Amino acid sequence: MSSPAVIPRALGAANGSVLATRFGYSSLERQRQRLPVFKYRDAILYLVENHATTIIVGETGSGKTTQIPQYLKEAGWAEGGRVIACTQPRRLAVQSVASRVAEEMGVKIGEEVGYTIRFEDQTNPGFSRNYSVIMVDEAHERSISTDMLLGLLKKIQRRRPELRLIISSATIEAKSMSNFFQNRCFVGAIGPKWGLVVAHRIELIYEKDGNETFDQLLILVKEVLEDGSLSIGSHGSKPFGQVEGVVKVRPFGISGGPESMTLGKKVLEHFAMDSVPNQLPAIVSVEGKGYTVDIYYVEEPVSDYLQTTVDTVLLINEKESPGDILVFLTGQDDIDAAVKLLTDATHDDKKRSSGLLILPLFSGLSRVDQDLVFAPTPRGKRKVVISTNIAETSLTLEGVVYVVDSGFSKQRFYNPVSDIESLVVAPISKASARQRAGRAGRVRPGKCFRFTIYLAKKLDFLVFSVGSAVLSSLISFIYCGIFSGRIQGTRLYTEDYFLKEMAADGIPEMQRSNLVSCVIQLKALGIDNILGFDWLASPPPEAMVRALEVLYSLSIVDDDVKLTSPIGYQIAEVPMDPMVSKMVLSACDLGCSEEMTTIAASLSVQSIWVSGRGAQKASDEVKLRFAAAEGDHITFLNVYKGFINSGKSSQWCYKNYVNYHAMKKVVDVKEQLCRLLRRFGLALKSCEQDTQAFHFSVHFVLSHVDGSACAALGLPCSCFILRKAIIAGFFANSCYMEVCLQATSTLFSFIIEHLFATSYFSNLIFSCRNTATMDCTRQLEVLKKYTFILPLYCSGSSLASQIKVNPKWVVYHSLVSTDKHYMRNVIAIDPSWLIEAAPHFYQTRSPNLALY
DNA sequence: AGGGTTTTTT
Repeated sequence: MSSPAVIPRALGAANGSVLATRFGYSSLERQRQRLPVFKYRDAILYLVENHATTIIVGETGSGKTTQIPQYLKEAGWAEGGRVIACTQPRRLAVQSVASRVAEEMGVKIGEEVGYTIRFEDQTNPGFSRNYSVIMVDEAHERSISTDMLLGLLKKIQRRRPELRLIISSATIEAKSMSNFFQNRCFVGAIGPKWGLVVAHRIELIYEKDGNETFDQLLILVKEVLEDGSLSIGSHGSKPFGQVEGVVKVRPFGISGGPESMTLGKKVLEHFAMDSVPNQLPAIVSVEGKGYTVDIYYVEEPVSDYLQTTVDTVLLINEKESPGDILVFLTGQDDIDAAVKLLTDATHDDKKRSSGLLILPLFSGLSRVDQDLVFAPTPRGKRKVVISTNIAETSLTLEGVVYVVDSGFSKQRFYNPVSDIESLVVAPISKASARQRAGRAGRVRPGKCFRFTIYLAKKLDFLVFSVGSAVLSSLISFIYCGIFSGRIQGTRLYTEDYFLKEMAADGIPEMQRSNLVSCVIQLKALGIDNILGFDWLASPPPEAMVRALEVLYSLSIVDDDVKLTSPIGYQIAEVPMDPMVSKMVLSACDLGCSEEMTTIAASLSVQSIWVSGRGAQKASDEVKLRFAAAEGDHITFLNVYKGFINSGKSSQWCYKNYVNYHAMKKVVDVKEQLCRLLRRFGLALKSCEQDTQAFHFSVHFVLSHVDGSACAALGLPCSCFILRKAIIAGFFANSCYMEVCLQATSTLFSFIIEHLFATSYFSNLIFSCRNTATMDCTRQLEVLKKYTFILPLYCSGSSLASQIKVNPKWVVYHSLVSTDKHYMRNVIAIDPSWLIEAAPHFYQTRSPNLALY
């Protein structure tokens, strides 16, 4: 069972002529030859020919991404209907790499060179994915998808020895990457003394009596070759020792007796596998095209990093030759503050700040403002771009000569015990610092000014010795408690920190995230032993167990942890969070899929609103026109309807503080979802006519007034069916809104969280608003079977908190955890719906104060 | 009565 479908964004190149005859060919060809990677052409081809895996260590600008696929093609790897693939972590890169390669080859996109990204398959219609070489680019970024892909490819490689892998990675990781792909595959027959047989490519050790005959062993090997579901692991992965008592794996190198060696060799000969490539990965290093960047550190710790940033920018402007400045800070707050400080400085100190063009950059910025950043710097001006880590990899600015690096970024951490993801300001790794500095050397030699924060010793330990699951979950606690919000009053410092204390690499995303989607994807690929999957870096076992628990509670997996049919299999195919998918499928049952696909699509974009900063009041007022008393999900329906009625007008969006690009994506995602549902044979139905759905209110498009009026009656107004369908996916995110616990301190909330978390209470959430004090348990009628008290706050962006609806019970879509836990996208519910939707999760109980 | 989201992606 090979799984080409999981390989994202394939850049395929098929048969055909390589050379273009049109004018301009020779200059293109000369350009290609000037790229640093050209010198390594023959070496790379030789290594790929002879090694199963080749690791290319290359800095940016070496040309490896566009050139290597072409070299392979020229060497015949695309012949006989075979395909060379290159994967990229970002859509934009896929398109630009593909079009560059097509241009250089003189062909049209979609013919010999194609690409696939979501909503866009630019490959030949007859194209079959028979890969000869797969190049995984930017593997050092260690995104969840890359890590999964690498694990899967390793598995596939065992059964397809002719498949070649190329992994492009940054220096630091090359070694561990090489170890990972060192397929010490072996045939082994295990006797009472654990004697092993032979080397090479088939990894199989049977613990029988060790007296198998050649014929018996042949049968065993055949089974392994044919039965992909057999669990096989690498040495050191303990869980494998317990797999059904069939397959056991022991480290290679425990020597087998001479007879077993002979036996193994005979097996290999039988399968004629001697021409298989060397399993030891090859490593090539390719230099980049970047210019040198001198690094400067602060000598003494300083007290305010924003002020220091501003001072540094002014100093560069005063003393250094022309060239743009790129500043790395952590988030919009910091960036806004720094922009303001700098702007103030331009008024106060005209001399030092003359010619400065100060621009913020972060992903939430409107398209117009982002374009400003990419516009060429006017003559006599110096651009200062103050950015999040979006400028680290995702966007490239030309003309930057100076980089100012705060040494921090916001990073996601996940606590599998409380099931909460937090966004936390944390120190970056050396790899990131190097990447940031490199941004200064694209046009000419540059300079990088580094600031790094001083951490208390105790934290250093936790931060830098991550790896164990316990520590990584602890980190999210500690970070959240201490480094919340703006960093201020902290000390910045020195080279010593960079050299001695900064972590070499970041923590892979896999170890900092909720794994529900990842686990269901693996399940869908037939990988049942999730805990034993061969990861490049294993996620915390708690996170995997938690993911399985969530899938189980949603009836996506059954008692045997197998995907349920049809719902589990269907959900695995929906490209969304399983809780969202469950909600959509339930909507099909309940007859409101038309509306629910809109809601699901709206939830899948970052925000359908444009950030109203600067015009908060005005934008709030406008947004209220869409507000539904039932909650944010229903509000989305109103916005969507408005957008469609306007003819998908960007003007309409502008006037209503709605994000035009987000809405276009909503339309695309909705379309994709509907196609998928139709393929499942599920009907698209609207609940608009459903009388029960609109028991109290005639129409679901509620104006502000209607909503308030209903709320005044204490009635969540309508959309019962929709809300019940939402609950089918999100019942676990219920919350009782209570006025209690005066301004619960962050510290206090973490103590509570920690207390409950450590005693393995299931996640559960009860909430408060931070006003008057009151016994928060008194009114509880429904308790989750395991109760976990956690103060939650309604996000200010939630319209439910703006119109004066105060529902008792709500279900939220997600938590944003910064200094506090904020619920994003909330709907009002009736608690009895929870018991109805998830009797396995909730039970009715009389208030029991003794519990606390 | 009150306030936020680093970044990707199927």
